[in-house]
Amino acid sequence: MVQAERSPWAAQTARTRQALVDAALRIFAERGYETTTTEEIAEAAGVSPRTFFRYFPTKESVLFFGEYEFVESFAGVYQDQPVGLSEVEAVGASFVLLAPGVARLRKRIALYQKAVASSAALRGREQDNHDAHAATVARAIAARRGLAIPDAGCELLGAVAVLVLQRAIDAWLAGPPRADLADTIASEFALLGEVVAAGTREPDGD
Amino acid sequence: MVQAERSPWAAQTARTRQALVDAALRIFAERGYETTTTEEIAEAAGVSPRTFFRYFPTKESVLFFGEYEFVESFAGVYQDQPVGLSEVEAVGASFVLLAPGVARLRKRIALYQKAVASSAALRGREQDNHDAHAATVARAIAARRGLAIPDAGCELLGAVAVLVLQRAIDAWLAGPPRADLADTIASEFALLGEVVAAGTREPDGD
DNA sequence: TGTACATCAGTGAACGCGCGTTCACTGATGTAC
DNA sequence: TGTACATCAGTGAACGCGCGTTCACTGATGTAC
Repeated sequence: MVQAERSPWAAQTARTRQALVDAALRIFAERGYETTTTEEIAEAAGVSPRTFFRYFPTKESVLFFGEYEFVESFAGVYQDQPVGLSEVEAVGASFVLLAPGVARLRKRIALYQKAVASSAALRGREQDNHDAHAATVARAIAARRGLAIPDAGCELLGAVAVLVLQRAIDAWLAGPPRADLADTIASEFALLGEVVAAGTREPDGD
Repeated sequence: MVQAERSPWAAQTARTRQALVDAALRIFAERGYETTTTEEIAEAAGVSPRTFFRYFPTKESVLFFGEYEFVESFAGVYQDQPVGLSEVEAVGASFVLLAPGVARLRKRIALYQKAVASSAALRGREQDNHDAHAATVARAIAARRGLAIPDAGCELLGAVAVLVLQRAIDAWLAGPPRADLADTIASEFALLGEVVAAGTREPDGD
């Protein structure tokens, strides 16, 4: 897991691991996760079937390797939002600021989502990730409020925000390649305000 | 699938099928889905291992058998909501009205949720159910608006509403056995209004 | 500069396990007459 | 009332498949001296 370029063999292991990850992501997205065997991945990566399990303990683990610092950096961005913004506005604005970092990985994320979509087991794992992200957002909201631990409102908003973000990413991936993720996120959050707030204030039918 | 009491053997097959479903639900909830074999279920139901696959094509299918007419009846209830209510209020009110039907199944739903929670594959399937429910809600909202097909706003609200409902059910299951599901749903929807509408101002610019 | 040794990536073969299938059967319960 | 036959639930045995493990090995690359 570590051996960061320290060992003379580090370069070779990194190359092999990357070859396995790349092959897996590509083939999973192409032909589906369940219908792809670890043997096919190994072959595509140019190693023996046995070697796959030398690098990854399970078939799944090859897919959840690396990336995704998005929500990890969320807390810092969120704390810097202007006090004038409501919580939901501040969350949306934070996501918008973090969008470029995600947008750079468009191709890879597209493959990842396609792979995940092909398997119920992976969709379950992905849901776990979303739950973890929701918890991160909830903690940040609680901190900005001055709470030690998130209350029910923080958690609900965290869950809703991550849902909206995921819908925005899906829409962005489904759209033209040069579409702007930040715009998509902003409009999805605006839509949330419309459909949920429409009752608490009087709709002026715009 | 049907053979509703028509054949002389119907009673026996219904009994065996029910025994398998009951045993599976109980053991999955107790010991976890992945760590329970179809052979153990068959044994607990008093039949041979082979017989399990006579009734269910896969291990999963024994769990997703029957129940869940909740969101199916949603459309009718939703159309009857007073016009004065906003869409999100009307959805919440509809869920509240449907709550008693769910509350009657508390024990069974508790087992089901516990079983689902024990496996990523099942969580993925359950997510599919939620997506289907969200689509149902979205269609009902579109119909009330006079739209032929749901637009983005209907779909977002459908997804958010089902998320809120699921959170309410989880909270209800985690609480005391005699807690009122309708109350839990109502307060969760009220909370949604608070956290999303808080600080919502009229659009001054873009 | 060469020789002995150490370390590590990669491999082969065999196996355990549980889901799900296939084939052929048993025996109980029904129906025809 | 009894006999022949039909239907169907349940079963046993064997197998295919793919994930993941275990054991023992090869060969390349590095280090000690």
